[in-house]
Amino acid sequence: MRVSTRFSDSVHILAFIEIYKSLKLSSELIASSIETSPVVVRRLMSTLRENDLIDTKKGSAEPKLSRSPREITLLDVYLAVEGDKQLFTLDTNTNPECIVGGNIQKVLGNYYEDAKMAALRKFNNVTLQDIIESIQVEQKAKEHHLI
Amino acid sequence: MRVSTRFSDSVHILAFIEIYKSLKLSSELIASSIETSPVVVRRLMSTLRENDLIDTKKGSAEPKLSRSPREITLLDVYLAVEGDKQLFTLDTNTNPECIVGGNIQKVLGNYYEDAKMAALRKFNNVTLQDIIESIQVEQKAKEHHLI
DNA sequence: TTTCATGTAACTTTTTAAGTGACAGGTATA
DNA sequence: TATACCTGTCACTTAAAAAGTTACATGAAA
Repeated sequence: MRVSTRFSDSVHILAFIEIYKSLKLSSELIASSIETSPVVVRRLMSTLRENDLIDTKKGSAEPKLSRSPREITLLDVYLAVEGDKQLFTLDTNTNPECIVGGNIQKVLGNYYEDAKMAALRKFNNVTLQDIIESIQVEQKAKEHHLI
Repeated sequence: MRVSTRFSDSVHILAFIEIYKSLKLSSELIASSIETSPVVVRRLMSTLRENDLIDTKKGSAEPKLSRSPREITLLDVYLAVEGDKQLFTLDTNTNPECIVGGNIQKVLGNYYEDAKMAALRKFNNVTLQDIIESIQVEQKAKEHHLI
């Protein structure tokens, strides 16, 4: 299938909302930064709203973060848009009559879960504030090189 | 897209080869355990062979592990079949003229890399031997419950 | 009251991997 | 040594998930 960029794009939306909170934040403007369509942005924002990460008002282009960027982690965003989707994919159709086919799902699934948890713990230690500050540092570094 | 089960299926193949090494290991037999087609198995086995995890002989149904199952880790298998594919997907098409769009790929990419490394370190600590023993334990537990 | 936005539904396109059919060439054994 | 079987690989089809698109009812605001 096509690869999902929902996680990346959602972080993008949240950072954009915070950094440009003084502007009129229409889905069209946000979409122009992500280079996607306004509908895709609105769909992602619906998910973010359902997960209490942003507040929006129908008909009005003024989305706001539901809480401080210091209190939103990458894990919050990941769970909002990817839910409990498995990160490493098990083949769930193996032959139960075979010793390997009949047991590998449970066995591998446990190791997959360990690995996924290790990754998600990393995300739990990164806040939206970290992302925003890193973006700003990168931007300044970029501008510095131009001089 | 369709979700990739190559990693799972490759571990399955390796465990199967080791557990049933006394049998004639045709791609058809292995495929019956994975419940897929022999061509899919042969394709995966080609990749495993290219990455020095198994030895095969054209025309002859006797694949062998290239080294002891204690010396093959889940990471070896993952890297063989997934290569350096990103685990969390960046949106690589964002607006470079925007502060967010122009810097988020690098910033998020770094955090994604940290999370991926944390997961892959877990896989580096699990051997094919661990998988095989876990499968056998699960099987015995299953049989025990039947009595 | 007109203009602009959101929220959402329905549909199409894109992408990636699995599945399928075919076949040249190697293996092995009756 | 003929025959049956198997691998390795190619080309093509199908399946599934998400992005992209079109459309529109409804709300906001000047």
